[in-house]
Order: sequence, then C-alpha cells, then structure tokens
Amino acid sequence: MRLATWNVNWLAARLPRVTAWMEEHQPDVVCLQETKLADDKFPSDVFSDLGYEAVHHGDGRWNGVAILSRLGVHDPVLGFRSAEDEHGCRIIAATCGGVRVHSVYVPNGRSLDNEFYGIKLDWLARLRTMLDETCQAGGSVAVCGDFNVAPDDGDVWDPGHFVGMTHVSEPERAALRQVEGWGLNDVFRQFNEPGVFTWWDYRAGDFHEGRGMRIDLVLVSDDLAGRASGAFMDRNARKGQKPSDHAPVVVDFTDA
DNA sequence: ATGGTGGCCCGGCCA
Repeated sequence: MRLATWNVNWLAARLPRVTAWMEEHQPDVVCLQETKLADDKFPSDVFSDLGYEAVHHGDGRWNGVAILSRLGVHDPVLGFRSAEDEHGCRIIAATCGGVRVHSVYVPNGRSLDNEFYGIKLDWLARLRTMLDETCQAGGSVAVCGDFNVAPDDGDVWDPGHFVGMTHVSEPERAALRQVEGWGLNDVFRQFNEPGVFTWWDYRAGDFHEGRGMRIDLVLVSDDLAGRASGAFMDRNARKGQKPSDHAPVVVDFTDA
C-alpha cells in the first residue's frame, strides 16, 4: 500500500496538480487537507475517473479534509463527535484496505498568547481521545496530515528562529507525543534524516533558501511501521507554477 | 527587518 498526505491549500486551485501528481506517483490512499471546499463542491467525479473513492468533510471556506482511496472507503466518520471540539472541518476517518485512516488538519495556534493556541492543545488531546474511543489496540491505524507541530528541533531550518513561536513549543510537542502515545510511530523518521521539510512559507523565497519545517506527518501503528518499506517527501510538488505551500509525504508498506 | 506572499472573497482574515 502506498499512502500519501498533502495539504493542498485550496483544492480548486490545485486540482490539476493533484491529479497529475496522483497519476505520476500512484498512491493507493491520499489524505488531503485544506481543501477549502463545501462538500457539494468537492470534485468526487474527477477522482472517481482516476479510480478513487472519496470522502470529504468541508464547509466551504476554511479547512476541509478528505480521504481518497482505491482500496475502498468504509465506515467514514466526519469530524469529532462534538462539532464545537473540532473548530471547523479538520478531521475525517475511514477504513481503506484494512487500515483505519485519519486525515487531520490541526489548528495552527497563531501565537503562544492567542486563544487559538489553547484550542490547538485541546484539539490534539481530543484527537487522542478519539483514537482511544474508536480504534482497537493492535489494529492497523494511520493518522496523517498537517499537524502544525514540528516534532523536534531537527524538523525546523533554524531552531533559534522559532524561539517563542508556535509549532515548536514544548506543550505542542508534548500534546503530539500524547497522540503518538496511543501507539503510533512517526514513520517518516525511519527513512529520512533530520532536515527534510514539508512546508515552506510562500514569502521571502523561503522554499529556495531551504527555510522550512516538517509539520506534515504520517503516524502509524506498530504493525504498519514494521511493514513500512520507504518514505519520502516530494520536493518537486512544491516547485513551479501555483504550488501549495506544502509538499506531499508518501509512505510505502508491504502487504500484511 | 513586523516586511514578505498567496489563499479565502473582494477588505480583513488566515496561514
């Protein structure tokens, strides 16, 4: 199974790039974030023509998450049980090829003194609760998406630059570890050295200057981690005309 | 360096 995650920063603008990328890389399951589409505007037919079933959770303006799969889409769950915990459309789950897949877009947090920072920490705690409530220990589980947290200092271009900022603060990293504590592994790290990033600000030539962060993660249960055969970030998808500010992350698994 | 860019929808918000 080839599993991918990509924050596309508005699917309407990115659809040609996304479909071309899927045809080139042939993922079996794709988690998308920041589609910024209402459900009735989601281009299910385009993905259907490529052989993928899709489930989408979006309200049209901000956020928006989806799962595309050519291994089936079973038992989809849109959002948390309580919408007020979710702060927009930020999580969708479905079973694809025997794996419980989650596509997540964690709140940005804005700044350490902003109310959205607390919302971000609460959201990550709520994610852990969802895993506790809906996933069986020992099952095949993947939580993929834009976590808006760089797991450690090797995941940012310059730790000194980020002192006092979100994405790197200890409470955020601790909240991420609590999610991983369900029994998930940051599988990208098995195959890549520190310094491989997934997001670069559009501004000031950050991409070309290498000023990025690794905030797009694929967290998988132990059985999947044991079957992982490779993982990469596709830098080419961040180049050229009208890119997302995120690059996709791909992980390959051998069959069970 | 409080800029810079690029999305939402068309002025302020969000990343």
